[in-house]
Amino acid sequence: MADDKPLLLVDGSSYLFRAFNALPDLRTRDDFPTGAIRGVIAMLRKLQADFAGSPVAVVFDAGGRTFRTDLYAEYKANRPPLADDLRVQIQPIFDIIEAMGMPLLRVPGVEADDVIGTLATQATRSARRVVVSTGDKDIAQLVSEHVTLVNTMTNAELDRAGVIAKHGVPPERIVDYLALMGDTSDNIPGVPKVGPKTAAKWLNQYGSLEEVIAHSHEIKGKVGENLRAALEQLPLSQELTTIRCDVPLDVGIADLSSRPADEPKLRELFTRFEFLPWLEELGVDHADEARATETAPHTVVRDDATLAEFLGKARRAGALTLCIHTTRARFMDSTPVGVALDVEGETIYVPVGHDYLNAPPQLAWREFLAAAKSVLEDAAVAKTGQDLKAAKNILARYDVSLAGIRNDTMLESYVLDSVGARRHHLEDVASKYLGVVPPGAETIFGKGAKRLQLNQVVIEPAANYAASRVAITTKLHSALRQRLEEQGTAGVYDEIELPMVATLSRMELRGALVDAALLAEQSRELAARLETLTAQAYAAAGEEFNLGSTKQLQEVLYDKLGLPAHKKTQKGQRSTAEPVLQEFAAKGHELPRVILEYRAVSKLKSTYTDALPVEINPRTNRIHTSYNQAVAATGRLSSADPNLQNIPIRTADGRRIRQAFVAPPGKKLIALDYSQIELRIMAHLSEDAGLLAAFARGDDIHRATAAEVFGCDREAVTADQRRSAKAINFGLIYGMSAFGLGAQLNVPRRVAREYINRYFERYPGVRAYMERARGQAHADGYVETVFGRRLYLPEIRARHAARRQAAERAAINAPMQGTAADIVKRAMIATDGFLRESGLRAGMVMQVHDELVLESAAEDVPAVTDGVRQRMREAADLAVELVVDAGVGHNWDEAH
DNA sequence: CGTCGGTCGTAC
DNA sequence: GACGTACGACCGACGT
Repeated sequence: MADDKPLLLVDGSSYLFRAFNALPDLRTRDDFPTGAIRGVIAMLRKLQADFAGSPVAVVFDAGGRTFRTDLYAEYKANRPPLADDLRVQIQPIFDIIEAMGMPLLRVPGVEADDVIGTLATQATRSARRVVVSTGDKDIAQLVSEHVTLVNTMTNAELDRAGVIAKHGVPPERIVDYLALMGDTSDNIPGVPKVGPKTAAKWLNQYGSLEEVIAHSHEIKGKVGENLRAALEQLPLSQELTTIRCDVPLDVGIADLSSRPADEPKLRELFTRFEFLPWLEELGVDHADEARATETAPHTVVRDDATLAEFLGKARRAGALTLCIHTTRARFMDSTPVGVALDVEGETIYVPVGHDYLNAPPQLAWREFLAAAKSVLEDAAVAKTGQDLKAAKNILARYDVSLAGIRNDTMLESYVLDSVGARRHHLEDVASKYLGVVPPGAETIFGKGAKRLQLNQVVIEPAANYAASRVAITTKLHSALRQRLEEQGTAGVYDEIELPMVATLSRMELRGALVDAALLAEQSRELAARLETLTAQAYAAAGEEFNLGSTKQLQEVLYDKLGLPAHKKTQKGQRSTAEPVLQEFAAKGHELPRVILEYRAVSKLKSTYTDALPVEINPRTNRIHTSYNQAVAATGRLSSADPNLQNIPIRTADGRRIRQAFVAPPGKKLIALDYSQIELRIMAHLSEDAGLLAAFARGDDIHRATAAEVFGCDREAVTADQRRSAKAINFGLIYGMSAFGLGAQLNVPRRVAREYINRYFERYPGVRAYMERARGQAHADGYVETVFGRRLYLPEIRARHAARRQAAERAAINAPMQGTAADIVKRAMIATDGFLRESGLRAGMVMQVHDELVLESAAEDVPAVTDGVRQRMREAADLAVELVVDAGVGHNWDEAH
């Protein structure tokens, strides 16, 4: 055993509780809870990697009575009994740790801390370094020259100086410190009103608990009285919090080396608990591979005749499952490599583009299309597949119009549960609903920089891979369709998601025309401005640094210039975010002002004016974004490669980017957007009389809200009041708190609370709706849109308060955002149908959540505008009118 | 040299 | 901890 490696001692019990409370309530298909198992094992895997080669012990409480309960019957007596969901996860954790080969210790009569203390003391005697991994602050008392702590969840490491920095007292005073504070979770009495600050102050003032007790008469006020009243029980508290370092153990440090992992056992356990990524890491079992091959016998087709015969079967069956494999994900610059087809359980793979050295002859892609075009375009042959939009897109590029699009397993999974499955890739969905893991891409492509493209993979394994997946897709569809019908959400799939496939495909293929020269000119201007700003920033800072580095900026702002770091980021870093810099700038500081402008300009350049031209397809001069239909939890679309849903609009500089989205000669862009769609949906869902009336009158809704909240006439509302009302309205949609609104409006929380109270007084139906949404989420575990789309909120019953509250906010927001998404999708489907039937020379080019952008022949603009507006308005029949604003222009900015 | 988490910023 | 849903650029740590 290498003595230079530290001994790693893991406080399993502390991680068990933290994992259970803090992590999402994950479950297997058969509803077995696995969140705590995954949390603890993930932590151990990380430690195993971080401390490879170190001797290690994973220590858990053994349960039952301990010397502490003997000493003090009330010790931990206020703990609720272990939740069933946690209890059942404990043995599996032990099993997995065993299978990982890590030494596991549970010693009756003492707690995990005492075992760790004893082992740490033994190691220290032999001058070995010790790292204790724990989430529990009590163990800080063990820290010494040789012993450090590491919190694996936050990655924070504590040595002696760290303990002093964190708790304000050195390790040898931690026991005194804990005794003074007490511990409600362990039911250890402390001194009332004494928390970490006071305890540390006293200990630093008097030196130790004994001295604090001796000087207790000197301490004034209520806390002094409390201290004197608690004097008698302090020694007991001290004893309870002291970790024993002399527990008799039947193992020594020499016994603590890891054994090799028991891989078959691990595979079994990871399969049982559905830990797919870890399972994949173990590599695909040969038995599994054989099974996959067995269940998907297939033929590699290389000739027209065999292909024609197979396609005849598809035509007779009226059904075909297909998967087209291409070189790249982006349909506009990818080429087909092979096609997997499945008809009633018979599977073929048609290689068309394997081009490795000495690849055998294959059908050409054109030959495949010539043979398959009529079946692919036959609406009477129902098509099944995983992401059929991708198939339709690639086929459309070769003048084949995929028809009969019926069953898309990606979308079926998305409608069933948009969030429960993290992604809706075939691997995830098949494993979730069939318990089958199709061969993953990694198994044949490898991973990392050296991974292959499918065209570089030898045909036989590629065929096996593709055939297994297409066969699984067929089976998967049956399972998913049945579940959709059981769940009652088949309508959302049939009437919204499925027709969207063709509509979106046409929109993506059409693309948006972009003026590259205009963007290039803007890039040049922005570059010049950045140069000036950089010089100004260096001058203001008194040194040169990377303005794009938050880390370096932190050092300059807070260490060098000494600005007060009030706001911290999620990970405890001193924030340099926009509101923080804004505040510094308002106080007259030069550097923050320059950085703000630098950030704004560099954002425009790097994210838009530099990036967008690269995305322009040279053949079409257009940008062909990809709308992802199975990403957003609420039912919205998202746009990527590039994202066209976050093109700037707020600032004049930003709007110049919109000016580069243009109509070709003889055409115009029409932008139509729903006015206040989410607030209208809120009015519909809440049936609040005041809100409904305001919309019925056609009021400016923010002005109307301001009049109600500030108690004045609508005509008397000031610009500032309207701005506040707007923030309130948006905040409500997002489930905002008084804290959040206060921060947004820069008013005290108490004032924000007052605004919210008055809002709810004036619009009581809204409050009632929000209560209903929360109630439904708690009762059913999901909420619904007006059209029946479901959104599951597994964390609505989380014990972790912040997570639960986040789920409650989502419960309020999702029906509004989701209904808006449904309405826009319905409008798009209707618009697409209308334009195709009318013969008008127009088509949609972009969707930005509540806005549709169309390209139209100039002379058709009035008819298109009227027709599309009508489809948009009729997309839902709510208790309020839907209002659609429209604009026309040569470019997107003008059309607003 | 690639990957990934953290931070920030854009949209609705 | 505190405002919902996305995508993506950049930095810097880390692993190959």
